[in-house]
Amino acid sequence: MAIGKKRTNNPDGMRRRVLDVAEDTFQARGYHASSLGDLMAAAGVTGGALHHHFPTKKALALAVIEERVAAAVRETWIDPVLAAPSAREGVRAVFEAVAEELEQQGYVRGCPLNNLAHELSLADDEFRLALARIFADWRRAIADKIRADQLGGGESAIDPERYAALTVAAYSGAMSMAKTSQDAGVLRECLKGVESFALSPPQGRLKRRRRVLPRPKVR
Amino acid sequence: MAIGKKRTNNPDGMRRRVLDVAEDTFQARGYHASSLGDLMAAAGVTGGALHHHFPTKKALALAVIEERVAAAVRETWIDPVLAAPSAREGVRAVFEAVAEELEQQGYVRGCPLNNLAHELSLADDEFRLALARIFADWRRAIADKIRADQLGGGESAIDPERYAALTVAAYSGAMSMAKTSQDAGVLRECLKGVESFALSPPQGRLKRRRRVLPRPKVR
DNA sequence: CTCAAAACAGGATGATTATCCTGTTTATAA
DNA sequence: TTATAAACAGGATAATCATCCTGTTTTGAG
Repeated sequence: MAIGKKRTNNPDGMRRRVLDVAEDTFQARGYHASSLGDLMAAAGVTGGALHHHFPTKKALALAVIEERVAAAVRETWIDPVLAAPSAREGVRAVFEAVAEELEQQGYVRGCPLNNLAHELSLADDEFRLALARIFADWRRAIADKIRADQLGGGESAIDPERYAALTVAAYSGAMSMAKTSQDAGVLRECLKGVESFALSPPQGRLKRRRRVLPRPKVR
Repeated sequence: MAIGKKRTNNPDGMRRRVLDVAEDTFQARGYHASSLGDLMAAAGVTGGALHHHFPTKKALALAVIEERVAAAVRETWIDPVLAAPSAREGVRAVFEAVAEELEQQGYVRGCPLNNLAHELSLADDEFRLALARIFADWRRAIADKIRADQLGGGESAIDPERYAALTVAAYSGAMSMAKTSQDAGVLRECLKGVESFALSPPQGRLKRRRRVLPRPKVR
């Protein structure tokens, strides 16, 4: 350390700075491709400080998952959907907001939850369970919102769990493709698909009705 | 080498054995977590032989992507869907076949394409483009099949590209959740969602109808 | 048969990396 | 003030890893 320099302990701030950098780097390069040396340099943190707050790389990643990834899903998905007038409108708003944000920033880094889920789910059961919990909370929030809409009379009798599962899956898969093609357009495409599901009448009626409809002429 | 032992050159077989092991290990542990030493031991191949066929680890992964992952998507998705009586029936058959296979083997390793796409898309543009091509072929096959169904009069006027995008996204996302929860049930749930999309009326009519609906009362 | 290239063997190497360890400084409770 | 633990510094270390290199064996063309 430079002579004459004073030091001020700031454990919370230092922990936060490390998590900031780790969240960002794990998202951009993945867990295994991010070295602690890189993180230390980017965060301006020494090895001693890093090791003090996070004794192992796994502990750091676990903190990123439980504190940052979970919060990201909450902030971009759960809270907006719960605050929306309806589940359908909330889902549409999130899809469109994310698509627009990605198009403005010009590149797609993917969904932080899915990125880490793919890399770490099979590597370690603690990772897997922490990630699975976030998926479950995400789906439960959407299903709960659908149920609330149905109680209010504003939603058809679709299966809430099914709608939630399809929505999360469609978003996750669309982000996967968007990341691979570096094009957020597929998000909008998949949103339209999910919306048509949300608006379709319940399964039993649908099947019966379809029999009666005349075959559409195409081309 | 042991004295008196003869050696038989078998370049194709050795290349295939390396690719077999690499495909399997990359799928189970990912690219960065798989060391060439592990691969060499598992394949029973020396460093010299490995380096002769694949000068770098990246070259090996590229071969896995272009030869094995592309073939896996073709065999489990493209060919069955194209061979099915209709796109919808083909999609349903694939979802159910995969779900059943996963339930029988008792664990979920995820979709090889999505696994590598998440880990490698941002790492290297060559990786990314090779993976994007596979996604594109996958979607195109489904869209083409829908168009064929429509020409035959057996499919409603849904947008083929939209149906393909939603199907691939729903499958990819469902596999992501199945892998994280180690439970293939979500695949069946998402299949039902996609099926109801396939049966819903075309988008234009839908949108117009929506305007007329009264706003749902929430809380 | 000859010989050049392909196929393979196996160790060397340098770079990277996560973890640990020994100190030093700062804060806090008594 | 003093003692004790927390907070931080910074280098050591041992293991790992991808690549490279030198040498040997096999193969096939001419």
